[in-house]
Amino acid sequence: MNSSELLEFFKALADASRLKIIGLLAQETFTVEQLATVLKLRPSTISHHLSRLAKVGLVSARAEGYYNHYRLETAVLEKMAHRLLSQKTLPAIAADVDLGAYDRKVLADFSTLGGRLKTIPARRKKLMIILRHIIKDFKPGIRYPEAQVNQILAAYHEDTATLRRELVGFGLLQRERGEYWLVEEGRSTG
Amino acid sequence: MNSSELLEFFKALADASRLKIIGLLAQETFTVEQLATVLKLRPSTISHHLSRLAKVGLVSARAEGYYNHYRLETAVLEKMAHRLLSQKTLPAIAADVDLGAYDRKVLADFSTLGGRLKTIPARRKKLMIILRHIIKDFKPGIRYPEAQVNQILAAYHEDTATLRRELVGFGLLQRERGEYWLVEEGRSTG
DNA sequence: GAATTAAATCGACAATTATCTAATTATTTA
DNA sequence: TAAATAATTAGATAATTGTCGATTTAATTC
Repeated sequence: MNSSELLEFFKALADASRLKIIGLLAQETFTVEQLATVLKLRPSTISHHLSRLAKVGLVSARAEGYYNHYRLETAVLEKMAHRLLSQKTLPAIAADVDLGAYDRKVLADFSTLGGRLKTIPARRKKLMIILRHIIKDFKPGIRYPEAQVNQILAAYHEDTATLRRELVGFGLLQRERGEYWLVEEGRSTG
Repeated sequence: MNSSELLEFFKALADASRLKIIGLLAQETFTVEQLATVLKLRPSTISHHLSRLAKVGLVSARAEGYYNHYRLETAVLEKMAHRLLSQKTLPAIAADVDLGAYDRKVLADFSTLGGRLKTIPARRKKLMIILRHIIKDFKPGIRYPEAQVNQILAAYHEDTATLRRELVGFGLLQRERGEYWLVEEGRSTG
């Protein structure tokens, strides 16, 4: 299931005339001329709508002389409804979306060209993004004395005390007896 | 379920940007700003899309400070998918459509102002409509001699023999020993 | 209290598309 | 074979709407 197929499917149903056509074809087959008369539209307009519906497989035609009897493909409609109910379909729509773009934007907004912080974000959500970036400078399994922590943080902002405190507060860094170390991923210290 | 509600629902989903929003919200909540960054659109555009989605109940917002955290209302989506699977939903869409319009048009096309037939339709589908109109002149339970049948049919067309034969052929009139009578509705003579 | 920020609203513009008329194709009737 | 009919296609127009920039509102930070 391509996400653009899904879009075309919804676009096919997102028109009052086409919805009425679907409703009529749900009851019996119709020719273009019949639909045109009943819906008070020109045959060419009906043809246009039917071709859009046919493109996504919702209707099909059976030729009989120069008549085209159109019928609703209920199986296609049902399959689509089931797809909507599936837990996998929706997230897949946004699979190609670059989720990291927001983090990069926040990082860029608060950073100078040299990679230092212009200010420390006030909003916790953005602060978290910044801190998760800074924490990459710390290696797992190593115990850092406070002086060394400050040295690392000074590369980002002069207010190393605030950065240090927030890193601990957000649960990214752990502290004991004046030493700091990286909290292992997936674990929380409570 | 109003049919215009159904239309609005499909229209809400019939846009690439809104589908992506739905896909993202299926994974976690997002703020307007986040969505704008990730989808590379202006916040005002995102606001517009979210309000359309909210109008049909597909998303809802939880205010937190001046942030609005939007979330997907999966229950609404599921309910709609189930509606689509229901046998009653689709025919109901076309409930207000005047199905008799086609019959009236065919009748009008082949009739003079005086109610006589200009020609006898060659197409069986249209002939059937004409015959079903003419048959109303026959009362149930009465046996008509051929002369009287011809007299009734002569009001429509001079070629009474053809009309008579087609009425029998289409199973509307029954014949035996030179007498004709109305075939009871719902019964077939094979 | 002043400045900042997220979100919503408004007005304008551009792109899409539903609908029509006219022309074309394919099939049937006379 | 010629005339008629159902359907499709092509071209044109009008309406809808997705997107943007600018403004406004509401909440937060300094």
